[in-house]
Amino acid sequence: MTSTAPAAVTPEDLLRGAGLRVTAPRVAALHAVGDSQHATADDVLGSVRAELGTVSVQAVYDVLHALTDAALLRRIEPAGHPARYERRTGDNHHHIVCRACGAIGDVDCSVGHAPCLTPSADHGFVVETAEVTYWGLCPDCSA
Amino acid sequence: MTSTAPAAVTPEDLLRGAGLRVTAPRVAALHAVGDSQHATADDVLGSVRAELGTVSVQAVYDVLHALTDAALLRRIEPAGHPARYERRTGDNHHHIVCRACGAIGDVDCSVGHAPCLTPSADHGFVVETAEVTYWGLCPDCSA
DNA sequence: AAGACCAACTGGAATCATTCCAGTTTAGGG
DNA sequence: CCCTAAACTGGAATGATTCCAGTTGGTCTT
Repeated sequence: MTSTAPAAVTPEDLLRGAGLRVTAPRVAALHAVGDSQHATADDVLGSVRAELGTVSVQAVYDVLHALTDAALLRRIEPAGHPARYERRTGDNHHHIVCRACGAIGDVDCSVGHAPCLTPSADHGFVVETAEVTYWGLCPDCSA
Repeated sequence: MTSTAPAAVTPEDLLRGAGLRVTAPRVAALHAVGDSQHATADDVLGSVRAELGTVSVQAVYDVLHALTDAALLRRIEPAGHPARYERRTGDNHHHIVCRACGAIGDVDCSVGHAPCLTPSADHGFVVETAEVTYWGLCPDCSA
């Protein structure tokens, strides 16, 4: 045990790696989204304020946009619910949403690859991504 | 040619068949959604007013909800865009949305059945439906 | 054909998530 | 250490949709 134990990648490292300035609201937002999976902008606002004191609504939206653009966060927008953010990016996984309470769970692609990414008829559209959303009831709500 | 030529199913028939009252706004809304595929509530409001004169915003939303609940219409809610309505219901087809202009096209399920309907891990959720949305550029916007 | 009842419609105000704006602060390269 | 673009503040505005209380009008009953 000399100089092993590579420290976990910190929010600061992530920001710098993405060429973004390291600011308190951004670090706090990354913490917030990491802690509560699938947090809404409002959740993040709450967590960030709890950590830092006064932070404007706009700052949180700006931060979430910047981090989403930099691919440090992924935005999920289930129909009828406010947007949610998660730190699992890059792998194309999907989501299951509870019709009753809006709870969200991660779901790995059931087929694993191409099939659900290639529409049968594309009407001349250039297809970039495919997004799958499962709807149902979460364990709590189905009881 | 005696009594053949079964008249096309009219909006009035559809409404009665679903146990709904036949009213002018409802009939006009069914026409509107039939004419322009994937119409927004605002599009429908425009068409209905053009046909009937004064109709309240609320009436259109009420009508669209009633028709959606009765499965005479299907609601599509692409992230970042207002809801759209279509008359193709029952078959589980999907949609492709243009990132630039929001145009929507219909896409039949590429695999045809179960694969994309069965998540690999469901976290104890009771899965009811799977929804696939393709994102890309429409022919106009990719030019 | 007339009455009655409840679903449907009117119009206006409210909500919610998100964005726009103009001015101030601050991270971090020179 | 200073400067400038990038970030943040706070307040007003937006757009889609819903809530509310009161009125109208299909349709079922007689």
